Amino acid sequence: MNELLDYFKKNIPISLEIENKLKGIIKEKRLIKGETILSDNSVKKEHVFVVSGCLRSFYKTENGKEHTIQFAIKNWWISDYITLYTDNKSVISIESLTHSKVLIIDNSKVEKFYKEFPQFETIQRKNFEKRTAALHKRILSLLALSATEKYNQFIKDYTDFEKIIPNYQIASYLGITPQSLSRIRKERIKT
Amino acid sequence: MNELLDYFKKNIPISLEIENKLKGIIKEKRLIKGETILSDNSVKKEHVFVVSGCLRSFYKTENGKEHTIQFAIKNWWISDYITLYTDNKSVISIESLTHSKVLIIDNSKVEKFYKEFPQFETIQRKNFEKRTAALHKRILSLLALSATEKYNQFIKDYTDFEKIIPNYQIASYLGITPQSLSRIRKERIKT
DNA sequence: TGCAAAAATGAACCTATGGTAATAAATTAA
DNA sequence: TTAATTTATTACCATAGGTTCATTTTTGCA
Repeated sequence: MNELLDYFKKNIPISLEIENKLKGIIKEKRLIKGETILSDNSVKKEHVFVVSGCLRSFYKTENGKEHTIQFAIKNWWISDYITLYTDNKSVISIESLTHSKVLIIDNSKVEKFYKEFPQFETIQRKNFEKRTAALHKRILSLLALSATEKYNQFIKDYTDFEKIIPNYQIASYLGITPQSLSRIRKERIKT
Repeated sequence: MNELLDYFKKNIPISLEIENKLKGIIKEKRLIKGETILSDNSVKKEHVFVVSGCLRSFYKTENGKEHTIQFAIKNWWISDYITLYTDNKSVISIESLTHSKVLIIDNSKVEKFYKEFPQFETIQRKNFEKRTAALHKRILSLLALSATEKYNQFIKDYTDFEKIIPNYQIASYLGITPQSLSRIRKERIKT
């Protein structure tokens, strides 16, 4: 809870009034490794803020293949953004890769909050700006880079938590098979 | 100009004051086919609104390969979102695929506008929501779909202007070669 | 209208990455 | 600590899609 307040306080002053209102709409949740919050076919429109630990969102195809959309650690937001922002039914799951603590906020509450305290809408708008740039970069990598190049970039961009994440999930984030990633890792060691 | 006003009026009432302020910050520009607005290495932080015609943004590698990030027609926004929202120097170009008319707004002016008229920040926030969902969908397609599946989806999603866009650019949007796309198109006709 | 340039297709060949399966290593649970 | 389970590696074959280069078709403009 305080982690999120600190997160906001980096941007704007938080009055006691706001603080209390925020506390009223936030659900705190502890997750064990492997636990799933939002899962496939749910229709919950929720924002998830990571206080500690590491989570990921992914899509699972009919034939069981997983495709990782996002990883998130401390102070990151993660959600099923397709369900959150469209009327599509959910195809995304979010699972915890470690013990972790998250804060969950219902989107309808968020909407009201924007109206009441427009300064939060500004924070959110700026977040969107950063994320939009990041998503465009991701698309560019997926379009333009080879498997090896994508992996190198991943290592560079995610140094912080690359070690926490199992390789098969990194592979699924890069759009390659675990076997392929293993091959690449072998080559890297050589040189 | 009026096209953009109409676009906004779908969401909020536009007073004469706002209308005039808007007119003050918008540059109108006509483009001929093949003309480039934002190009590689520019540092302009600009929003582009398409009034008529069709544009695309793309990244060109050192060895001359193009990777299309986005297409845009009437009433769409297009920009180099990486330059716009980070401090990275631009690697993206935006070119016009047809004769077209666009409105260009400097990002610094947009920022001021949000402050002065918060209702525009709300519009923008909602735009971001829709776009975020779309970008996530795009990433999912790139991760999970075969070349053929991506093409089928493209045809479905972009029926409106699929015909305007040359196949080699569609290929570069899907992350495949023109030859590959040609192969796929041949197969489609069969069945 | 006709010709140059651009785009699309086609065919032959190649390679990066996928699929499968078996083994080994590491992690978890009991 | 050991057994069970999950993850990573390896090897070998298969294939989707890339590469190259030639040909046809379309487009644009003089």
